[in-house]
Amino acid sequence: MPKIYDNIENYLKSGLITTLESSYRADFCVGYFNLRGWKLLDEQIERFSGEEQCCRLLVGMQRPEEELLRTALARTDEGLMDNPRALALKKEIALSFRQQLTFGLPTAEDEYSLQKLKQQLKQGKIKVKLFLGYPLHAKLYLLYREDKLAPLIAYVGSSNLTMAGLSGQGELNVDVLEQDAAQKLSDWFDNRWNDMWSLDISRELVEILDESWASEKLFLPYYIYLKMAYHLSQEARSGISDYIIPRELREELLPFQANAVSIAARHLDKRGGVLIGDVVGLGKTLTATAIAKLFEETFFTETLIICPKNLTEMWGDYVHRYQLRARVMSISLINKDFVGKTRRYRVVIIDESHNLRNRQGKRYALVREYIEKNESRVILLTATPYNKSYLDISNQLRLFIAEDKDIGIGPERFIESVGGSTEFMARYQYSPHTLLAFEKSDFSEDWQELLKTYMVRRTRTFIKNNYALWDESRKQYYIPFGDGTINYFPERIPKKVQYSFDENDPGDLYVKLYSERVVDTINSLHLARYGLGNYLGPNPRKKPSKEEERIMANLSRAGKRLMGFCRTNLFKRLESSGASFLISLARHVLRNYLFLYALEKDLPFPIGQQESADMDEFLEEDDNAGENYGVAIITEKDKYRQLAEEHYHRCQREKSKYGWISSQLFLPELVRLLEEDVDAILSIINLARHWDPREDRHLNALEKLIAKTHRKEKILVFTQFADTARYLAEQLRSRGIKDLACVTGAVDNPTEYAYRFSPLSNRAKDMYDEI
DNA sequence: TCGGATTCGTGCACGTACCG
DNA sequence: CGGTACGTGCACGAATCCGA
Repeated sequence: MPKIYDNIENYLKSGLITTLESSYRADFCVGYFNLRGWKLLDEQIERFSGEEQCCRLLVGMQRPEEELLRTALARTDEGLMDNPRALALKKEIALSFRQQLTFGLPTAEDEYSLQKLKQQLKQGKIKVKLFLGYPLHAKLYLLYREDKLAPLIAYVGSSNLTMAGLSGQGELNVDVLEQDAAQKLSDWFDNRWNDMWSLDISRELVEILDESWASEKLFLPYYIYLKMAYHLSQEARSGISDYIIPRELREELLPFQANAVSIAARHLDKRGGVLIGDVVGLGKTLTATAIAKLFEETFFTETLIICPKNLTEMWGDYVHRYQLRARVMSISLINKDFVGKTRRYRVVIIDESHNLRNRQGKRYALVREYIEKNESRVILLTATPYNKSYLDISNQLRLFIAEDKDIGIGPERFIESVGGSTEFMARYQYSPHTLLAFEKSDFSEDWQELLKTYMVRRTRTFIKNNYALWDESRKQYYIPFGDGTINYFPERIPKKVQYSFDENDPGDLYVKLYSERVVDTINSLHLARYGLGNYLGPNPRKKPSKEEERIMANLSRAGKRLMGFCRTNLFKRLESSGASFLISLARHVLRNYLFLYALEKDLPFPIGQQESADMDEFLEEDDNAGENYGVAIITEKDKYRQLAEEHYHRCQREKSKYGWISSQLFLPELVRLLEEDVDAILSIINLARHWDPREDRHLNALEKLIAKTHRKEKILVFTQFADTARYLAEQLRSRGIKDLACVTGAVDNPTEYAYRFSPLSNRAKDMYDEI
């Protein structure tokens, strides 16, 4: 009784494998074969010893080549088929086998199987012939065994030598155990195998496999480079094809922005987060909006946008304009209730994410907790992924990646430097493929590698080189916008403003301040107030209270460093502007007198930062206010003393702001040091006592730049200090430059000024008429 | 228990922002 | 508007952790 193999109850695959186990050779006649099918049986064939004891594979017709064969055969009918032609045809058809064999994705396993097939062809364990006589659709499997009773077993039916044929449904085969019948089938096979138009293509197949990617041959480095480039760019390419830009934004986005959206969307989808690090002005906001919108449409997500206070309005506009389902939240509103009270948003955009680079920060902890709890995907936006250390990067990434999560890459350069990954594991006890591992590395290469995996960053130069067009007449690059307008790439030309500086000119205010004497004086300041721990008396006249003991402990912990801090700050102010520098000096004197006053009267010291704003109230009480000289610095000690007394009482009124510690606990030496500092600082102030802004060369050079050189242009002036900004604004205004605004932290709505400055690009054209 | 590595916590000046 | 809180600048000793 023959057994039916329909791949439902009995799999032809299993039947063949079982029988092959006891066989020493086999003959297959099929219409089609591929690698997947071959792979099912290749282990059994591997056992054959080769030569006569092999697998003879007669391929009747491959479907894709049907047409080719037909025309070839037609020629035979016309008597045109001859040996050279048949050989050429053979080669041609053999080539088509490559596609047939390698159909599907090239996995490492496939590659191995192909190599094995090649080996078997070379060793003669399998011989392949192509039957060109006529279209042959037969499917026959003949297995020769050592068995006495049934040395020959045949399977006849519909199954090709493919995965589907051997194990897929829809086939029908029977085994033929009856030896007489089996022998007839064997003769039938031999007839065709030895037909004159049965051409051996084993050798050609080996050649083809040699040329394919499954080859063991060595390749030119260039090919390997190309292959790597292909694989490395896989993400970018599939990003571009897989994620569809939302309709509302398709028109708005420039090509390079759309590109960023696709790539970033892929990162966001596959890795749970992405860092968009485009430099300023490339439209991070729009890009992020598009990604959020894309996710909204694809995954029905809602978005939480966390941004600095001054950007909430802008984000609000974007949300409204593109109808994003999103909530905008100022980062400073994140407090302890945030995690519990905020509902679940599956996408979180963090604008200016470098604000959350400090893991110690409370907001950092809360945002991270929220993201973890809600499994939100995170879009980080920042033009400066790191400020002071590489750790800034990993801290931001840690918002959505657990520190010990395997991220698939490691700090290779660092691992190498410690002597390999085994050594690394031994030393640090965690996987080298984690953020923790990266945090150990100081090599920039490692961090670049990490950033490549999570960041989309394009510089202006990159955009210019890859997306911009060249305007020959203007000699300038431009980008065509969707609405047909053309935007030229602004040229950025760093220039230095030269202004005369004569170190012998007694009239130049900066000559005095930039002198070695000033630097030396500042460097030799005792700054005793900033290292109070050093001046605690060993045998205090009175026993310190519990609270005082705590303060004392803290004071001794803060060492000399603070003094260095203080010094650096003074130099920074001096660099910014002489005016700011002088103001800082005056504050210093006042603070010193505050302590001197306390020592004199045996009153406790206020420990903690002194409000500079409070002090300025006193300092600005000067009579020159009405005139345009701006800065009037007090130089009389008595005046300071008097102000310090008032300030002390103010501190007393705001008692809770400070820690209070008895001045009796300190060495008398402190008085001398504070007074010496006062003298030194006053000597500097006296140098520039008559700070006449008209003589300020910095300011004069700036005025020239604004009023003459760039008279018709819009100008932004940046400074680190509010004092400098106020000084400049005041002075420039007094010199007749009317269209100007001073924006500092004290200003209510900085965005409004930004709109005023650049109404067009902010679509605020109608809001303000003029600067 | 030792010692090397790592983390913590602190001081003040300046700036920003929210809450009631 | 006053009160409050946070973050940045940073280096060093103390505390803690970890393995031998």
